[in-house]
Amino acid sequence: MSKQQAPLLLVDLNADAPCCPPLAQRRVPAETAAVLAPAFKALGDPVRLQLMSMIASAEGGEACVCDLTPAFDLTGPTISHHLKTLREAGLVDAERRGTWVYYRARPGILRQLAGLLSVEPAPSSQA
Amino acid sequence: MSKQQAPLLLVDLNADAPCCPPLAQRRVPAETAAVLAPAFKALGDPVRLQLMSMIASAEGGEACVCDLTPAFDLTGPTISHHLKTLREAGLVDAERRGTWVYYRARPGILRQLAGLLSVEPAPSSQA
DNA sequence: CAGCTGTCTTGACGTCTGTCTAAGCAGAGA
DNA sequence: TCTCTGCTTAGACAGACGTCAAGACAGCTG
Repeated sequence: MSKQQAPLLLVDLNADAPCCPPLAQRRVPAETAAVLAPAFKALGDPVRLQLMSMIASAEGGEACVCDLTPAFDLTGPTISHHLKTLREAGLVDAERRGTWVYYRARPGILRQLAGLLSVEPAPSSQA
Repeated sequence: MSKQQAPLLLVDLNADAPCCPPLAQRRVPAETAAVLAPAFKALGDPVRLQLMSMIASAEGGEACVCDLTPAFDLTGPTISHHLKTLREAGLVDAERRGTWVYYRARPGILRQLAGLLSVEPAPSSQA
């Protein structure tokens, strides 16, 4: 597969800045929904949600597949398939280093998703 | 019983308070993932993401099916099916009032999902 | 009561998803 | 070079999902 072309209509998944007002504040346009829904979909599986968490909370911000696989009662290819889904959703990045492959979370899109779901539009309260 | 040491095994989707530390802060347990993943899955469809936004951002906090349906190129039953999915995921509530049915967002679970995805929890470590 | 309107349920159908086994590719080490 | 380990890809299959058409149900209006 060649490198995917940026299919981003309104949302730049690579940006670190929040892109959209909260769900509850303004109606999400169809284009934005089409771009962000796959990310939610990718998190819509318990295995992938745990994988995402294990990667994002790992020491040094990255996790080796060799550490992820034994945490589940699933075969290696199945874990690899889920990681590919997370990768294609833009939620993680993969890098091969020697024999092992390391995955790293992309905080930008996580922030965007969280911002979209946030109910408190302007947390002006004291921190 | 206030929350003490075993908070994360079961998640109360009806609670208004945040339930879980962010994804990136602590590894999500399998039980929590099993409970929250369906909510993300429900948001993983562009139509449902827009429906959710239309309901949550509607005047008075509720939206009539008669207003939701014509916004899409889909048949009534299909919209109804998506609304049922959102309802079963705990994201919205439905209420029949006379001829029409009104849907209302549940901010509690939205807050929980947003909290789970939040990347900047509180940089000031407390312990 | 009869008729009409609005919404939900049922049943069906094609597609997508999650999982596996088997095979292929990339590095490290002897 | 050959071999071993780690990860991904390919192919297959059961089950779930998204969609629609048809019918059922609830409530309003004569």
